[in-house]
Amino acid sequence: MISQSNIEKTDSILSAALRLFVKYGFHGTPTSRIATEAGVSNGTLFHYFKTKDELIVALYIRVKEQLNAYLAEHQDEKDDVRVRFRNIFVHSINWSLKNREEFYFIQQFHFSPMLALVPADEFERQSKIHVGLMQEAVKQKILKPLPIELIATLVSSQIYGLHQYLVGSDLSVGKQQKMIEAALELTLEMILK
Amino acid sequence: MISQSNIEKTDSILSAALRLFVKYGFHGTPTSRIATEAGVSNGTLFHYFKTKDELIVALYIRVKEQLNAYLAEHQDEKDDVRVRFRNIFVHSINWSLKNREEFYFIQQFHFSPMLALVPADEFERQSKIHVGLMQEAVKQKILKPLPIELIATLVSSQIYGLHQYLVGSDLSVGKQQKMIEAALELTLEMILK
DNA sequence: GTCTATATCTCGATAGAC
DNA sequence: GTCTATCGAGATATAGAC
Repeated sequence: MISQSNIEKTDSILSAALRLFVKYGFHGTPTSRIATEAGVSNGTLFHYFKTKDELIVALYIRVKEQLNAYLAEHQDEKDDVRVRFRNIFVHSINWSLKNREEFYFIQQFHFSPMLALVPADEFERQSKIHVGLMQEAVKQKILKPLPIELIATLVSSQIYGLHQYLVGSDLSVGKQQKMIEAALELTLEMILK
Repeated sequence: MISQSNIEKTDSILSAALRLFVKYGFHGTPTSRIATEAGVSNGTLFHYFKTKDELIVALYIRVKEQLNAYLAEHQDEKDDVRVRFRNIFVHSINWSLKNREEFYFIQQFHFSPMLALVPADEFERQSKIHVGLMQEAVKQKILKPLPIELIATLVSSQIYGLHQYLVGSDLSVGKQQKMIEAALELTLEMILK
């Protein structure tokens, strides 16, 4: 039995799709090509995903779940808020560097009409880790007096920006860690009283 | 003579394309629809743009030129570097709010395979204003000791993040200006010694 | 569940009259 | 330069045998 299980099949379809979408865009990637590279037939692909759009959205949800699972692993609610903040920041960047295609795909998806196809409650589910931390920080009154949505958005942007810089410049692992620490300090100074 | 001149025609083609791309994506927008909404025939569209890709890239270059022209208007090299920095930041945000489709399109384009089709020297042309300011800031040694590429990227990210927040929340013009000022201060603190 | 074969459609791009 | 008409390619999605 070399043949794949069902889960493995949807997995290899989504993995192939991810690789191709990042390289050629949603448009430039025919479902037939996804099927071929996943090692299944065209008909099988449409057995697991009713439409191409459904496949794209499912991929987005899966990628976000992977990111959130990674962050949850490195998050302990018993830690000090500053430590928890640091962990989210640093591990978000680490994940983004270890999973560049996935991270690119998230942004590609965000700036596409596909975003409107995601069920509303999915976004809530995804942001639990961040919301929890923000609420705790508000409770402890350690944030500057600004809307928390603004603070959250600016922190996200810092992560995107830092990621972009690190991918563009080709630093050694050591220098990279120094830069991450430096950017983290800037970010903390920016949002903390 | 109600008929349009050539320039007006490429203009209305690009304007229609912008509106449609933002709404339906590059994929979801047929050239036929662009032509119809621009008030020209399909054949005419392909007279002015050899391919659809060429049209998309031309639109990107035009939009970036509009942004840069706007920033150049509000930039005076005789001003103090901090003032110039402030002007770029504030007017970038102002432009992004007055030209939301254009600003969205820039980001949509950046996260698409189309980015690779832009001639390399085009990016240099586009970044002259920012590079000039950064060089002056380096010369005057007012920046924190970090790679200037990192600083530039983080500042851009702040602008994207602030834009996203302002578009999402529905503030009065007055509150909006307060937020812009606040974010500018955070950004300055972040990068200046 | 998986495959092959194919229906159906739409799109980008061209040809050629005016 | 602009239009109408259309070609040919390639896309999504389905049908039906196994």
